[in-house]
Amino acid sequence: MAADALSRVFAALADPTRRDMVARLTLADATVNELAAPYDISLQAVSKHVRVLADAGLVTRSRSAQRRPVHLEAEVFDLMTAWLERYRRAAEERYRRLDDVLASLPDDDPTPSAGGNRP
Amino acid sequence: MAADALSRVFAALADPTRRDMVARLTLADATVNELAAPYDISLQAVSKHVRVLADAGLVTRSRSAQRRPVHLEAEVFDLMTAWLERYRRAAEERYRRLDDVLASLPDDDPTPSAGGNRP
DNA sequence: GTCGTACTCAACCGGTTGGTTGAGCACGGA
DNA sequence: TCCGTGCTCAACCAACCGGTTGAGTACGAC
Repeated sequence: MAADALSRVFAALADPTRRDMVARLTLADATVNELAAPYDISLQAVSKHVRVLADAGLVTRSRSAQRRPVHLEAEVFDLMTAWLERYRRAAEERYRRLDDVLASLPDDDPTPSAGGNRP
Repeated sequence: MAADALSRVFAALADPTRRDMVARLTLADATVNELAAPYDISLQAVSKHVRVLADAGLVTRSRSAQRRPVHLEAEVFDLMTAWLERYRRAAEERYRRLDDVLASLPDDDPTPSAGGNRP
């Protein structure tokens, strides 16, 4: 099971509907009803999606009257950014090291598909 | 279904075993056998994990003799970073803007949801 | 050829997920 | 006090996921 925090966050964002919700929540807090409006699924399904986001720490709930507005939490993004940045940098460094190796070789590299061109 | 690229990437990284594989692949390419070594699961299961990573575009395969080394691709990290950074920044900006709003708002009713839009 | 190594494909299994419907709770307003 | 609105809980279902085992393929070595 995806017990750890990072797994829950990644899993939560693996669903396009939930990513769309997150995108809209960056603009303003919203109720479950408001969140549900654009989608062709039941309110209960939306409620479940919100719960997944909340369990991942991506959003928090409050209560004002009958409404329970959903609020996006920015902090969890930092967690992901930290993980991503760490390995992205490592991967790129390794890639750069490969350039060194290739540069020291006599032949050239006529395959643009594999590498892309990283200046 | 999670057909789009971003969903596949997030889903692939939602598994701690696969994240660990990615972490180790930042150090060096590895074969399926090498990748499988630390884990207490079958080789076939590891092979499946590698396939998920490959389908997400996180790794590529090649063939040298019987070996099919797995190579980490850095480009997909850029895709995630772009998504993340976009919404992280938006969320933080909104947080900052909240101060402004609270300072300037007297009173307001911006959500007439009960009255009009219930299809 | 035959063998060993390094995988992959296929079928299966239990648990999780995304969706449904129906019932029920919490709260404010008439 | 009852009603309507907003939301959640519970049960169910089909599909998917991570794992297994067993068989099969690709390739180099002998």
